[in-house]
Amino acid sequence: MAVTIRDVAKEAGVSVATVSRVLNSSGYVHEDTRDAVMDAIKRLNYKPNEVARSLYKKKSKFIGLVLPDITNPFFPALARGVEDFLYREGYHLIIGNSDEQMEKENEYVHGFLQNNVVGLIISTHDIDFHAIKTAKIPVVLLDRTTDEFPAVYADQIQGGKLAATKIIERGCHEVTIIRGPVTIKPVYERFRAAYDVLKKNNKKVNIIDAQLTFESGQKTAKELFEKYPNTDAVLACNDPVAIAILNEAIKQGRQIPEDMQIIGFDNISMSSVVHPGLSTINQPAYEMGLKAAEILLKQINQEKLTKIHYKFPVSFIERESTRKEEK
Amino acid sequence: MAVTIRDVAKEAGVSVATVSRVLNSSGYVHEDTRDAVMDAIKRLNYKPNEVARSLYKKKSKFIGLVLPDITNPFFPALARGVEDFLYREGYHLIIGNSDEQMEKENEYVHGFLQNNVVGLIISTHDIDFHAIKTAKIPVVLLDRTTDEFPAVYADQIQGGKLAATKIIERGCHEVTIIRGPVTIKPVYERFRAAYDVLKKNNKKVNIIDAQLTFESGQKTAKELFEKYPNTDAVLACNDPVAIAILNEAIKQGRQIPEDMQIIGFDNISMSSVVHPGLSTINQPAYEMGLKAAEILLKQINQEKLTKIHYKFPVSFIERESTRKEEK
DNA sequence: ATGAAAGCGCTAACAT
DNA sequence: ATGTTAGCGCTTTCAT
Repeated sequence: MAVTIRDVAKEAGVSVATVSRVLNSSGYVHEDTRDAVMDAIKRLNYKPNEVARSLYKKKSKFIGLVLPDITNPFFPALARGVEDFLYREGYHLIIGNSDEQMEKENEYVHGFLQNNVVGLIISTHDIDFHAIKTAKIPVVLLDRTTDEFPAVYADQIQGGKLAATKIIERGCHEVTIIRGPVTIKPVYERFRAAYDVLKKNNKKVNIIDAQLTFESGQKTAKELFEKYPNTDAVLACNDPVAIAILNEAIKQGRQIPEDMQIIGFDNISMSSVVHPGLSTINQPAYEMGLKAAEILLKQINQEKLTKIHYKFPVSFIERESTRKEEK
Repeated sequence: MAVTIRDVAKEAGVSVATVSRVLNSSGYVHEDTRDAVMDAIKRLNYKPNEVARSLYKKKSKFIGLVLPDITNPFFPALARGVEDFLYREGYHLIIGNSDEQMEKENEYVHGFLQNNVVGLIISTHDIDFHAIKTAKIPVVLLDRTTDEFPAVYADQIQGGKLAATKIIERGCHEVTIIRGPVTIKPVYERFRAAYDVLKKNNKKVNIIDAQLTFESGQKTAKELFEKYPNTDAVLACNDPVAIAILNEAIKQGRQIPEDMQIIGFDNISMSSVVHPGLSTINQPAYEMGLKAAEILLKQINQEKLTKIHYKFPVSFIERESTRKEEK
């Protein structure tokens, strides 16, 4: 139905090989015939079938991205960075939401592989790395790390330390950490780093577990005020949770930051816009996405990577949920 | 490199046709040989090459989704709905962010088409409908409408009316509408419907233009308080903008909802969690995504659609940014 | 500089 | 019930 390379060949009065040559600017082709072919392509509005190309070359223009949940505001920023870079280079992004479930993660990876994706960006763990290795396709881990693969991530340890340090500087006696799932490595790391700093400074610290969603934050907030009513500082595992707690605190009539300070993690765009503004640790998500795409394409194009791990610094963004004047 | 159907055939001591038959459960194949083939497949860990399949059948397992910006919290919910449905049916989602730019929209559509996507879900306008029609591939519009294609969308007119009606019921004298880009149809419709109701009720109404982002909302808020300081009710084009305004109002010391009421649009999950909670018009984004995927697959499977347009009702979600007690 | 033809991995006639 | 083979649309030797 669609117009194929044969049609173009016929229209231009040449062979398909010649058309292919001009398409790929490979081999020799006379200027005149080249022009004739181009003309025919224009006239027929021909677009090469990427599937046929992919089959022959065993290389597609698809990149697979598997992430936990696009609904968590941290990830759209990441994904957007990836997508923007890919778009410029003519690649397409296939997305899979794994919900951190190993089974889904692997199904996505296998599905992507079957479709000749040329590269994988992975923002989730428990991946079937064996399958990836045997497929020998470039991979970059995003927001996660392993020694075995190139990775782009933000410095979680620095982030955790920063949060703890800042909250200590601003004064606190009893801090409650809302810890995310310990199975998620970056989330665990930021927790651990913060916890250690707090302990080293002889602070009383409580731990409450939560998921990474607003909804979980809301539930957790109730638990927080019941179990640890004397908390005067909270370090949340991410911004959605922090915002939920902020909200609940105000509902309960607490003054923020006077009665209680809060620091989040991620710096999603919402955080600047809630009231009071949320102090948080900024992760440069968009830039990380960009970089991940960049080094993935480098690998795809056989370029050597200057390094394997790209650790982005994080920074403390101070808004109204902490006391600016240091104590 | 990878194991192909030939390898399986050899391993099982049959022809490739037989293997293909068991793979597709088409044609006759003896139970015993069937088992032998299955065994071989297991042993070799064979996975069919979807690209080759796609080339022959001219059908892939890919669905293209083009949306304005995954970074706008309304769209991840939509995308997640689409993806969840697709995943269950073994399809994969390719995503493109168009930023409402016609050029990007079309590049995506063409790119997707070249890769044999079997269906398209489109949440943006200015699409090259001609290309889609000649490609003869199923399409569903999501959050947008045209008579020519199946569409899944929420009732914007009802939404606009609802917002206006509720704000009137709750009492107001001068309402300012933050109107989104008039080029985006659903956004324009909700504006228009609200405006008409307000006018019919002889309210004084001001209009300010904004984009659909938090950042734009923040700028707009400043304009709002300068130009229309007597505003006692605002209807925002979407929740991010509404939240930005809420925030700015509080910063300026206004009591919400006493001094000023605000109603948003979308009901993104953040809206329940800011303080005061944002009253808004709920669009069932996730369900809409699910439905769009469902009717797309129906078309792909040659099933007849019982109807072309799936209009979802919206609802008013009342939180603290409006005065509950009717006046 | 150009063409003929093989082949990428698969499916679907068509034979047997 | 199973095998042989053509062909999906393209790229790439290998001839010429």
